[in-house]
Amino acid sequence: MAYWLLKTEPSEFSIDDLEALGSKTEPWDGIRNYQARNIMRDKIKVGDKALIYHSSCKDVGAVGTAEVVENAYPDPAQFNPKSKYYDPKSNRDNPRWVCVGVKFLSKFDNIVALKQIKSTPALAEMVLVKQGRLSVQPVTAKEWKVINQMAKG
DNA sequence: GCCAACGTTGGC
DNA sequence: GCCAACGTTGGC
Repeated sequence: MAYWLLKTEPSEFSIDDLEALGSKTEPWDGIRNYQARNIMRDKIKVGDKALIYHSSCKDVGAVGTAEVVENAYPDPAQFNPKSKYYDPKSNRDNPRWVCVGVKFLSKFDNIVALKQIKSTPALAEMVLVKQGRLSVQPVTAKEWKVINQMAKG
């Protein structure tokens, strides 16, 4: 069982939207970055857990957790010309992009802000701190524990 | 809205 | 295969 961090823009899809789905599966689609794609395709497995992270918004940080309930499969949005995630260079015989399915686990009592993460020595090695622009990234068991502890306030 | 970091594209 | 131009991400 492994841990991950999934970024989302709350104006597009927030932890509240995920919570509202209850135990329903949400396809984590629209990832259009090869590094992130490879992690989803090769590493993320059913039963893994993920921090949900709000980016590009007022309160940037980790806001809750989700569980992986579906392994990687072709992201349907890449084939839909109406979708903003449409990719004309992809095709069904050889799909370029994948997504995984997740479901809501928890919403944090307190958001663990990026600022706090950056000022916590135990979290200094997080990919989030070292490489800001990756939207799907690994989290160690230690980092997972520390952040969940901080979330309780 | 600005801009730094960095990934992708395309000419050669 | 190099690298400049360009586009996107994402914090501030």
